[in-house]
Amino acid sequence: MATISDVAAHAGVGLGTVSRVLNNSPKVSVATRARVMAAMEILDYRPSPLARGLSRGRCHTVGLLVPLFTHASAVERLRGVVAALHDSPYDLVLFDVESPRHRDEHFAALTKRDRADGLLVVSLPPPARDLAKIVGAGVPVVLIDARGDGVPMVITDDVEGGRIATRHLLALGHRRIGYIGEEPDNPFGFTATALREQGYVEALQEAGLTRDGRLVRYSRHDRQAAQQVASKLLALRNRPTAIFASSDVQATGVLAAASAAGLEVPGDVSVVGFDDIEISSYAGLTTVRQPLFESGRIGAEMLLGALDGEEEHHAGVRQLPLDLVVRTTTAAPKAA
Amino acid sequence: MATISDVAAHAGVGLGTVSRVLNNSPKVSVATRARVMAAMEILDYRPSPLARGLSRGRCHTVGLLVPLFTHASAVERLRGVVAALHDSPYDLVLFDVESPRHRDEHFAALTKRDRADGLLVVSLPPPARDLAKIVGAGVPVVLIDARGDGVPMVITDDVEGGRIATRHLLALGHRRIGYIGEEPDNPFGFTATALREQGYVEALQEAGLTRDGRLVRYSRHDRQAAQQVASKLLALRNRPTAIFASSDVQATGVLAAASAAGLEVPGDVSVVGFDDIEISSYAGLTTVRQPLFESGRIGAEMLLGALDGEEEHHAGVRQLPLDLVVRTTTAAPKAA
DNA sequence: GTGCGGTGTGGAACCGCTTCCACACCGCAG
DNA sequence: CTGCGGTGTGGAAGCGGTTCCACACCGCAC
Repeated sequence: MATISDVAAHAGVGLGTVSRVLNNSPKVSVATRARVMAAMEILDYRPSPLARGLSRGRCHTVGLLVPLFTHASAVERLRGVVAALHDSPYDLVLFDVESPRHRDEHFAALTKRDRADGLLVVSLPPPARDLAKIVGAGVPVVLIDARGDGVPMVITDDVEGGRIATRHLLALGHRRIGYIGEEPDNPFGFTATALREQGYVEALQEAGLTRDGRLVRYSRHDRQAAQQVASKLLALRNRPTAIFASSDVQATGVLAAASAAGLEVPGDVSVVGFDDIEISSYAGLTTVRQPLFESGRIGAEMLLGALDGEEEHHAGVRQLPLDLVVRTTTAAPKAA
Repeated sequence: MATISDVAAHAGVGLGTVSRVLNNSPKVSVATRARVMAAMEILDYRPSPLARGLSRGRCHTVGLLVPLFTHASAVERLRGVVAALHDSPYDLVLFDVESPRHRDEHFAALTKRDRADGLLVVSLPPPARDLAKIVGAGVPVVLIDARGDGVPMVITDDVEGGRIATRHLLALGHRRIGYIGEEPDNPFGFTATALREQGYVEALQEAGLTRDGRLVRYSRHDRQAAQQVASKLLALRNRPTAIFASSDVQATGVLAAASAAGLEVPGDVSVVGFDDIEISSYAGLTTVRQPLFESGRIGAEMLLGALDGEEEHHAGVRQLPLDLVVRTTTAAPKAA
């Protein structure tokens, strides 16, 4: 493989000049530049990103930290990130986080611009100390669907989302409304599910109702687990007439449970989800839509801005809207 | 940030020794090793991957080339890759390919071990010249769902898959079987869809039938496009009693078209897909299952093996099985 | 003719690591 | 006591770029 000095020799110039051509420095005469470019062409020269990175102290790479890459919502966000990075000179390195230990390792390793020039963190609240260290090291960070002190983030109002879903059911006339979410305590410190539950409770209270512990259940974030839990809910003597699931994946579990129990949706039970992943439109699921793809795209753009403008990069917070998408899984309860 | 010579100074040893400790060289006395490790600990030292990469000529990174990252099947393969790379020391860099020009740029840039030590290519038949160049440069390549000369690959028998789907419909008694695939000519040179069509035709011939051009339609690989095309097929005076779609995404479009036309599935029309993506089990779609996740995992493992064993790495071909998964979208045709 | 600022250019130093060669020091055989 | 192989160790050279300083050369004003 040709190196910069091969090119220099071939063009009959010094290496500094070749480097200047590479970096579009204005202080190279037209004639020289042409000679150098010709030499590059002939030798099929490509600069080494590694060497360039080492000497410049940046590696034209953006790191993406995603927990539980198996979630459909994470994938949709990833797509947005990929789209935004597409025309940028940055490569995307994927760090999958499966456990808190994993997360800590990655955060520790990313405190230098050596592995990534900037960091995108999805859904993962970074431990404050790690975050401070990374920011202190001058590595720009943008959080997507997570909160942290003093860093830009792309978020939604999960409490409001919970309210939106629940108010919709209330407006249809439901009074016994179940909730299925994820365990509020979790090793990563995810908060979305707890906040959505809070919104659910608040909306109930607005309507003069109180949270009924028997109607609130937790399950892992997958269809099977949600189905199991939902089955129990639907088997209650006085079963809810509607269920709000804190994610679409879980909502599909509720649909499966209803179907298994011989219940009609929305005739016997209404179901609302959260996210609006691809599967939801297919299933006709009423849901609270959050702009997943957009969140990734916008987060990546914010990071690029920070990487570019450098200094003028301050902690902006971008809140994305939530919308109720009414499809065919919600209706007024049957007259009892 | 601490460098190797900071550590050396702190431990009172030479840099060579620190490097030897880093690389687990046996020729370091126990006492010295302990002193060095202590110094690293105190200084919170982390070696620079960039510098290490530059000096060793490898960058502990695996590149993944994925076209049209929007496809569900590509994502599922990506998951397999991520899983396999998880315990390896390699980082994953994602290269999204949106156009042939893009593809060529990436291939050209990847001919050095400078950007990636090894390459995973998904569904993208590499131009022979580029491939030869990369292999010639000593960069191991594994193709997933694509074929190329002299490189290891993970593939399935798409022709057989087409036969499986079609035979299933024939066995149920269907005689007028439509096919919806993607345009056989495409800028990337994808072959899967054409091969599946070939299997479809072969199976028809086995049954003494011939391909009827009016029953064969092409659409883009998305639900809406497939739905449009399927609608036309279903509007034929003598419409097919079954449709084989060359991907599940398109099959869901067929289901939508049937529903829009007021036709029952499988009563009025049977539908078979291909892939078995997540949505398919949800939709109850009968389909030809290919192990997507596994293909990614196995491909990545093959690459790791090649990266590891280096020399003994020769072109193995791993063919993954296809299975018919019968769900609820296929049945015998109504007696006319 | 001399002095001066500006413009291109060459190349050394450096980024942080690996690798290899040189060498000090050891015990042991002759 | 000398010579010799083996074991740890130090540090220079090199990986392929960037950056900065020095400098040659130019035209121009004086």
